[in-house]
Amino acid sequence: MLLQLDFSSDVPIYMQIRNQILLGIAGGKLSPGEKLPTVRALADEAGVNMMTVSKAYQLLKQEGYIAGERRGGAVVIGKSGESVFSDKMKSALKLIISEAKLSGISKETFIKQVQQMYEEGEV
Amino acid sequence: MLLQLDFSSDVPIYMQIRNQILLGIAGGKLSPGEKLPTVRALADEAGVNMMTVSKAYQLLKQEGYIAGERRGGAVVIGKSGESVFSDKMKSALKLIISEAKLSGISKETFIKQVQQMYEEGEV
DNA sequence: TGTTTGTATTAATATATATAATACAAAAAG
DNA sequence: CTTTTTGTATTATATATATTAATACAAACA
Repeated sequence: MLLQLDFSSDVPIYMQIRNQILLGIAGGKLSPGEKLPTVRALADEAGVNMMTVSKAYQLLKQEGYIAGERRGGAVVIGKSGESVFSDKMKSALKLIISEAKLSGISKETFIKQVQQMYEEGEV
Repeated sequence: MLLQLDFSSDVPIYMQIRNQILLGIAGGKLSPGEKLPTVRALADEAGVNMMTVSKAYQLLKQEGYIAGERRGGAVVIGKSGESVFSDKMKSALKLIISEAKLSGISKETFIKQVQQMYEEGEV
């Protein structure tokens, strides 16, 4: 699990870790059942505090993307949801679409990009 | 311009204002050439500080969505970009798509949602 | 002239983020 | 059983951001 952290970003480090693990799962780089590093190991590797990684793991557990084990890191779960758009997802998507529209990106171009990204990283 | 602010949200107020104006423009509720309220008027209406609205306006100006006038609020601009996906847009889109995939939302369902949102609010 | 406007500054406060040090119960390893 | 590892919690500290408040000021308008 290689993390690329940007310490000058406005996105908190724990959120960057959470996002990259989520992307790793969705992209197939992290498979269901696979064990994640311990918080201490990942913290050392990334050069951040133990609690920062712990916070990311707790968030991922709360969201259902990984399962906590009392020992030995955490385990990746496959699909978690019920095939439903959450309000959070809808509002985030709506915002991106609005920005795209105002950037002059056509519906067709936008959908092509979505298709490509969705298919990317399939096993 | 009716603003719906959530003061308990983790999204800063100035960003909520920025987002809602952006959504208003993309959705056709705010037309190019239309004048936005003065920072003081909008601040009073929303119950926030003058500088918070000013910060939102400055951000929107910097992004090219509105144009500043030395007096009398600001003016809505139409399309601003060059029909190109920014890196920021791409990473945000990729994150949403990943979340959708892990929620069990199919590519077809996702694209239908995108289409609907893109067409929504057309004049 | 007098008022309105966007912006700037300063100060104060609150919250969030991250680190550091320490602690502790649970689980694994020996 | 003893030791070590692990995830989590606590406390303290430092830093950054967000928001409000009060004030100021030049530019534009009436």
